[in-house]
Amino acid sequence: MTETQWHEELRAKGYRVTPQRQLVLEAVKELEHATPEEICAKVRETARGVNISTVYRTLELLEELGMVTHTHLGHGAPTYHLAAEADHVHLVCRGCGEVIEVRPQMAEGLVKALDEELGFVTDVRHLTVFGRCKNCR
Amino acid sequence: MTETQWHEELRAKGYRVTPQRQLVLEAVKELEHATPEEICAKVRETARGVNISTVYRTLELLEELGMVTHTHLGHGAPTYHLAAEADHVHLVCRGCGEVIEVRPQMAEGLVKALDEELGFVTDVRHLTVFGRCKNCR
DNA sequence: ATTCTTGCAAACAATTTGCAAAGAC
DNA sequence: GTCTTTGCAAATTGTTTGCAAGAAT
Repeated sequence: MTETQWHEELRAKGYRVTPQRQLVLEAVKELEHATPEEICAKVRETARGVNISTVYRTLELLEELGMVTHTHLGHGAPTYHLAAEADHVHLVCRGCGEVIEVRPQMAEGLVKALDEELGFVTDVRHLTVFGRCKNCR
Repeated sequence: MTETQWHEELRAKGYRVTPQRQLVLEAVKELEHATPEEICAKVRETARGVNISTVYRTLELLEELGMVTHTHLGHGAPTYHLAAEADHVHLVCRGCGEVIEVRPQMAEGLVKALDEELGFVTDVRHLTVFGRCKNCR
């Protein structure tokens, strides 16, 4: 999606294009897997301050527009990333905390089995697998 | 694990057997997938009050002893259940919120692939799959 | 000019911590 | 009697909300 495209999508839905919204989207783009707090910090370091509640409201909006998604990578705050780059399954290592991204096809069997046996449609892009990585097993 | 077995395990590690600890474990046993808050409420309805911070501390202890585990079934508080009964994968429907338990073998392919390709050992019992159930798809 | 958006402070929810009193051993 | 555990209140962390001032259209 181009710069102009989403500006128009915003306007089309009666939303406005504001510096804050652009900055938050930029930060999500650059950081990958960032928490609201981290996004807020990032925006603050580059430009004029953006309030944390604006970050939350903006992320909610961007998610509604389908531009970003979030995942729960553990206990604390959720992490956000661009929807366009979200096509992967997350592995979280309980040992070192590392987050690994793997292609969604890894879960093909699971997805198929759940669909066939239960009619359950899996949202693979939101899947987080906990365990231990090669170095920590 | 029998009543006496875990009493001795507690003592062996220098911990004490208290009514609160027994009550919390009882509640986890009965409730299944309960949040700390729900466990606290359950204990309060049957017996003398137990403070919420004691519930947190006890759950931490029981988890350390390997008697209970927790899962994140969504945004809010985590849910706890007996480790002995935790041998299943959780499905959470985004439509109706229902939580379905399925046998861990459903994820066999994923687990095997992650192990063989990355040396990643999956904790299947902590796996939660988000999506839409038969009725909400 | 109108209507949406922001910042701020306060409310809220989930969890943790310090410490004195109570309880287990 | 000693050392752990509890209760309580206060501190922390993550998130939401009300509302007046400010900005986009």
